[in-house]
Amino acid sequence: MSHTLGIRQAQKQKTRQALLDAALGLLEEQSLSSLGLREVTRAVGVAPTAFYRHFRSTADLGVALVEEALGSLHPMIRTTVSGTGDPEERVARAIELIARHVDGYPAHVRFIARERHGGVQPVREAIRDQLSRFAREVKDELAKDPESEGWTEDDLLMLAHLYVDQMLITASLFLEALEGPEEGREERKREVARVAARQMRLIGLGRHHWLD
Amino acid sequence: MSHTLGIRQAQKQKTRQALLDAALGLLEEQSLSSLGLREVTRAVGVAPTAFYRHFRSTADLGVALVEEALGSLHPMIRTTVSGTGDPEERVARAIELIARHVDGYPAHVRFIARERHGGVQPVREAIRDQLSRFAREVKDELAKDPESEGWTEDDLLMLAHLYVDQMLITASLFLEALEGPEEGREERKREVARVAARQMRLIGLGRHHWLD
DNA sequence: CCATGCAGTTAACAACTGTTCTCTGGAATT
DNA sequence: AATTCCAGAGAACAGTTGTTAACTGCATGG
Repeated sequence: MSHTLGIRQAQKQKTRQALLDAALGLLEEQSLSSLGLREVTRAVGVAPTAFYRHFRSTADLGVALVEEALGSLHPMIRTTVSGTGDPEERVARAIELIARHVDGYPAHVRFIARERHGGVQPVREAIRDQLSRFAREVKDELAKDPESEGWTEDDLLMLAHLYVDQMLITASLFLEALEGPEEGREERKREVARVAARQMRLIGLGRHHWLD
Repeated sequence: MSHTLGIRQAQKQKTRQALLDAALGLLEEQSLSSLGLREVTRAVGVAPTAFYRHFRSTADLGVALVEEALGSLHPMIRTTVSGTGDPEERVARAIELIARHVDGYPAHVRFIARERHGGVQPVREAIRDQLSRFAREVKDELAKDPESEGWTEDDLLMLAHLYVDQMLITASLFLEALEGPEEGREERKREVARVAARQMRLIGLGRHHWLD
């Protein structure tokens, strides 16, 4: 179904991706609101004016980065929440998945955590929308669970938001563990996983007794 | 005990405070990493070089803002967690307190939420330290509760962190509710309070059944 | 009362920013 | 084969930035 792009469009997308990659790199030590367009083009090796062929502004680029960072994550979320096995094992599996994602895409995770409450409104909104989508998807998945019998839609959604926020906090903690020196990094990661697992377990307990 | 400052020191502190206030205002629509020193001095009405008499850099000013925003909050935290009454009422009281704080100091709350994962390392660290202090204080307060009998220190601390993070999320949501148009603002705030209360209640349930 | 200290000023610097306009070379279309 | 299109280059713009140096005037301490 995918129509092969012409040489022209292919080259354009390549530069566009290079701009996104360079920006993501530069954003490891600053916020989007201080990211300059010239800074990005310099890092890529193109003229400043080339930027305008792809984005209206750095805020616009930021919105594109949100799509890149979160857009492809929806299938993963679904499979994380659902799945079989005893609760303890499911929690461990979910946290392991988060840890792997942070390991694989640390810059994306950092970007989302940073700009979720950052200084650029359109980007904040884009992230909020994506996270709301996540919450709704988690809710739908929770609804299938036999444990959710008797739950209102409203209560399921509030639990889903709790889970999503908790995932983000955990991801951010894994990132911090990654940031320090190599020495003891694995241990720091294990400690984060340990605490996160117990928090998830406690939330799971609250869920179990919700209808009492 | 407080020694009356000389005219000189008093005037200095006054400009210093003016710089902090102006910065906090400017930070409502951008992040600290893009805040310029000239921008701040211009807003206050002093020469750019005057800035250096008070702060080494905008990052340094940011650290001072963390102290201002969170330093005076410790007594409040303690009384929020402790206190008597049935659980339902305590939850409602805690959320009411958060709502009031956000109403009274929206710029401070925004600053903390924004810079907690922001682009300026020393500021992130300062916030992390303060929040860790909060968590330890909450833990100490939880330890006094009869419900905490049989809990390990470790488990109490993980619960405390859960509470602190939850408070921050709730505060940030109240802030969002405040940001839109006047129309329906009260309703948005009530909705935030409603969801937050149920999440706190669920966590409280998990806490109650932790030792099962 | 006089000398010192120091908060804030003034002026100047090189470097940087976003944005506009004009141009070019090669892919795409006819 | 001739024409159109368009991603990217180049140069120039006015305005901004952080930092330095030398200054001024006034509160302070001897």
